Amino acid sequence: MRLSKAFIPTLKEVPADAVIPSHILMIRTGMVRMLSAGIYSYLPIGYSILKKINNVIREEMDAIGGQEFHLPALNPRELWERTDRVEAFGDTMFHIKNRDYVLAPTHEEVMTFHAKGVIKSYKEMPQIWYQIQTKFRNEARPRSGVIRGRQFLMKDAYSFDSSLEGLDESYDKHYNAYKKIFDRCGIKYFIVGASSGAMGGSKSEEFMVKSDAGEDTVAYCEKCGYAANVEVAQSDVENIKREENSKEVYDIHTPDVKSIDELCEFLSINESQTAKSRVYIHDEKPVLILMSGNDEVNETKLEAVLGGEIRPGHPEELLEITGADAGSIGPLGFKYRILADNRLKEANNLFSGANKNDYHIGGIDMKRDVPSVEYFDLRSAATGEKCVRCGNEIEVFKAIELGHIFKLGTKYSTGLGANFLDENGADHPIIMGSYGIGIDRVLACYVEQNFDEKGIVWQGELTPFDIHLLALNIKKDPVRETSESIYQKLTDSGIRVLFDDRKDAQAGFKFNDADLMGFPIQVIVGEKNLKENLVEIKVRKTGERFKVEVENLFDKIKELLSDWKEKK
RNA sequence: CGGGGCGUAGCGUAGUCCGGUUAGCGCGCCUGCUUUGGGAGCAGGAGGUCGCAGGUUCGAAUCCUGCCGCCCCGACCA
Repeated sequence: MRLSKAFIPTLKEVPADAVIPSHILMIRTGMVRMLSAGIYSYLPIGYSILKKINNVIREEMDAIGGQEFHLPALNPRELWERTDRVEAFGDTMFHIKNRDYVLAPTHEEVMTFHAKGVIKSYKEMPQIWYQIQTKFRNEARPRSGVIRGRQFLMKDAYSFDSSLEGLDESYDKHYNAYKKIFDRCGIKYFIVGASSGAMGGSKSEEFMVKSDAGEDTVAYCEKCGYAANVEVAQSDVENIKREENSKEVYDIHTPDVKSIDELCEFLSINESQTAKSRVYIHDEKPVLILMSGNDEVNETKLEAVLGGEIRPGHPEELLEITGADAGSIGPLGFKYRILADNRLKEANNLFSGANKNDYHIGGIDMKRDVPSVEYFDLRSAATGEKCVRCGNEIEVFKAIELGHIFKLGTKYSTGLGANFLDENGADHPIIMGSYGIGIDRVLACYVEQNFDEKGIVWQGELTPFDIHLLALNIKKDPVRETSESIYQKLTDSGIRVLFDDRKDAQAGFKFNDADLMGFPIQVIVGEKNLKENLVEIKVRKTGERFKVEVENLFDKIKELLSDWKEKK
């Protein structure tokens, strides 16, 4: 491909709207342009990478017996009403105004519709059906470029089985295929067990990528692979140790002391000697939550314990309930249910609020003074704590969901009446799984993981070009002739070359564009080196440069490219 | 949907508080000459419904009202 003829509009300046690295770089390298919030056009270079991702996915899906479909995005609303998902999706689903159609945000309904009446016998299963197609979701707030859009590309697959064992097999096939897909795309990911939410069903796992642009927060152990959404993640933290002698409780005047940090400073004590109080309202009744020191209450865990929705108490409510403002609230004299985090089980000689403004209480013994307390795991795991599985340090960070696999069960087959006959001629709903990959996110995540201050660093299977050939001053005959013949030879032997043959671009301009686009090997043809019969090679990732004689260039490049293939 | 910010040429922006030249600058673009190993120099040039609509005023990018769009934080998210 000749850059003088290719439409790859690179930008020197950063567009004001883009904030995260992948978004900035995808715009600057001419991969995408925004049409409207959360709606992006792919330009040729971006689309060529999407096609590579799709090919990887197709190969791995076909390898597990997947059969590719192409379903309509325009769906009759009535179909979605049969599974109650018009209501479930609510405003997230786009509705067509002048006919009773919706734009499909996913395709369980349509796939099940086609399975019904076609798959009639247990003998016809398992089936794995998939497609790569545009999805529409009316996101309230699209963000992070292509990562959360109103229109996006998704590979969605559905499995149909006659038994739970069959579903397990189909699920495992996808699990392994997904690992191969993301490995081949050169993406570093990890797998998190997840709650299956509105999809219904029994088991699901998410394929996640660490990124500040992510929308989920997860705890992860590098050593053993333990990974969990922070909403449910556990960590091994030492319980507060019991001191030998329990003191009597006593009031302390603590003017203007609100936070645990202020309390520790005021009394010159350690955080571990304090208990923080939070009041939540559950089922219209107050509940006091006691946490050690600055540990944060994990509201998801708390909701699981209490069963039902909770909300933090308003300031006025707190005063009414406890007689004090937040910052002076504590367990002693609290008239309602009290829960405490497991870490406080044995604790004594604790400091906590006195339920009287500007006062705290010392010498609290959980066993003696708070007898009605119930203990649960209520804290959020944090970076640096010990992994519950292997004891190594865990890390808590944000992550992007790249793929999600579900054991659906029979929700959709029951809803749409997709049944089959078993060996005994008895009727059963088909047992389903569903499996998705966000294609745009694969691209964005690759970029998020592979860039430096100069631009993107391409390597591996998604790389659009192997060689970026730069003819520095192409108006000079030797430069033109040599670079043209190098281009011919490399291209003829199947190597993918982007040839910067622009006549009026300065050397620096070409260097910076090459670093920005970041293809693995740059071959630099310049007048000075040519006088000594040399051209320069620069390895984008390492910045390493060396000169080779023109005649040896081809072999050297072959060598570099095959080295990388072996390393993979 | 709640909070905050923004909207001026293809991109990045100044000017807006305090109304008053022909709306300024950088990049990019066009023409010519020079230059050519890290985003060139000189000369000339094109390009603007100042987001949209209404209002106030002798006069509006600037003030007022309404609407639209975009970004960030939060809520939501199969």
